Amino acid sequence: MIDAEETTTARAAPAAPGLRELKKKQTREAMHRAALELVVEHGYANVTAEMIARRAGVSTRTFFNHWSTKESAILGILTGQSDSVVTRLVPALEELPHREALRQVMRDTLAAVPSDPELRDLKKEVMAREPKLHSISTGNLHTIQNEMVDILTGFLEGEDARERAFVIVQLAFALTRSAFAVAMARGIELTAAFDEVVELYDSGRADI
Amino acid sequence: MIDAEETTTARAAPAAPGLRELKKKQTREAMHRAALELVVEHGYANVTAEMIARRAGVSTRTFFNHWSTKESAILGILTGQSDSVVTRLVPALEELPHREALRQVMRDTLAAVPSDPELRDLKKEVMAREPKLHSISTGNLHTIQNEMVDILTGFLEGEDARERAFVIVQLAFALTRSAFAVAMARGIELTAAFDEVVELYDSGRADI
DNA sequence: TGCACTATTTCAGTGAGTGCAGTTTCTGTG
DNA sequence: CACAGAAACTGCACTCACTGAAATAGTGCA
Repeated sequence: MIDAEETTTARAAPAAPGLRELKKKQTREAMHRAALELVVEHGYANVTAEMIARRAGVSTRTFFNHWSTKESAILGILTGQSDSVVTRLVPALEELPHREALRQVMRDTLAAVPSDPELRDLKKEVMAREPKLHSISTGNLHTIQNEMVDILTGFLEGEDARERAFVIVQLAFALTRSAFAVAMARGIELTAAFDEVVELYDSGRADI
Repeated sequence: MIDAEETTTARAAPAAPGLRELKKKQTREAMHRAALELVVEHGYANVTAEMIARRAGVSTRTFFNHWSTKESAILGILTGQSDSVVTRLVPALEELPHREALRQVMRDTLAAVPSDPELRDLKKEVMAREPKLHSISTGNLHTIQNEMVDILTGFLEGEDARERAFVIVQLAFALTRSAFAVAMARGIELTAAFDEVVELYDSGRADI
């Protein structure tokens, strides 16, 4: 909610990022990088939010204005970024089978997560050092998941629509989480990782 | 680790539960019930661990000796209970295809979670009141998930064994999480909910 | 230059979860 | 029944993630 995409008075093409935007972006990158570095240096458990903030040159409060969680700063998942998932889901469901709609929305969302090539090696190190980060915690995704279930339920038929929706969303997030882990571990793009995971899933080689 | 199953000097048939065991069980039930009641009364966010402990008549410290998380007390997931998942996985994988092995182990684990019929209505109320609890957070499951991935990787072949294992485990947990939510929302047994979810999954009606 | 808007900061606070040291409560044994 | 050893329970002090409110600084624009 905090970090909703600015409209910069125009709807598309944000031609002039503006000094403000630029600074914000820099600050974020600084925090993200600091988080990664510190985890490599000291290990996840020994890194505090304050340490990250300090290294990035901001106050602790500012840190939490950008990232809703210590973990999210490491993963680079911005607060509010996920709003778009929900917004995009309705139109997608209107013109595609739910299977494709969900996949597309999740993929697009991953595409929107900025991924600095410079940080890839750092991320690999993080993943090598911290198995705890392999599976991203559900954390603040609760809200989105529930909203997605609500929306999807409306598009499904039958008595058990809600349950089906719930399971589907859970599975979708399982794939997304996997994509995150794979992307970080291998240093590849999130979307590429997502495609790979989906391919594994579809081929039945990751069957359950 | 704390709450590993006691052997009571004999291997099978725990004939004499003993006073100690009994009290422990009672205390746990009291905490679990208190947690549920308080959430219904005040909402998840407004319930503190201290409140639960106080109502159950134990110290806060004792509360955290039994439950690793406030959330786990509400859900009734005991600390250390999950060790058995890992223990059971190896033998299961040795005699079954991994698909069946994983399903069986997850199901058995759910079967081991005590579910008091008295609490079912309470749980329904909790689920109705708290959408946040619909999807159980990954929380302290990190460790188990990673161990499961390690084990499963050993049983798979090919270059991408680890990735496949990772996706499979993620999916397995997605189903398990769903089962939890369904069980609480509908007031049915965890295993029944699990079977139902798996049925949805297998039938392709919860496809993704 | 001055005004509106927003990011940042400072401050004070809540509450989860942990380690430790000490005490109580049970259980098996002689 | 007494007693030693093991669990479980407790109190305490502490760390740290995260939040709300109010003050402040920095930008973009007229």
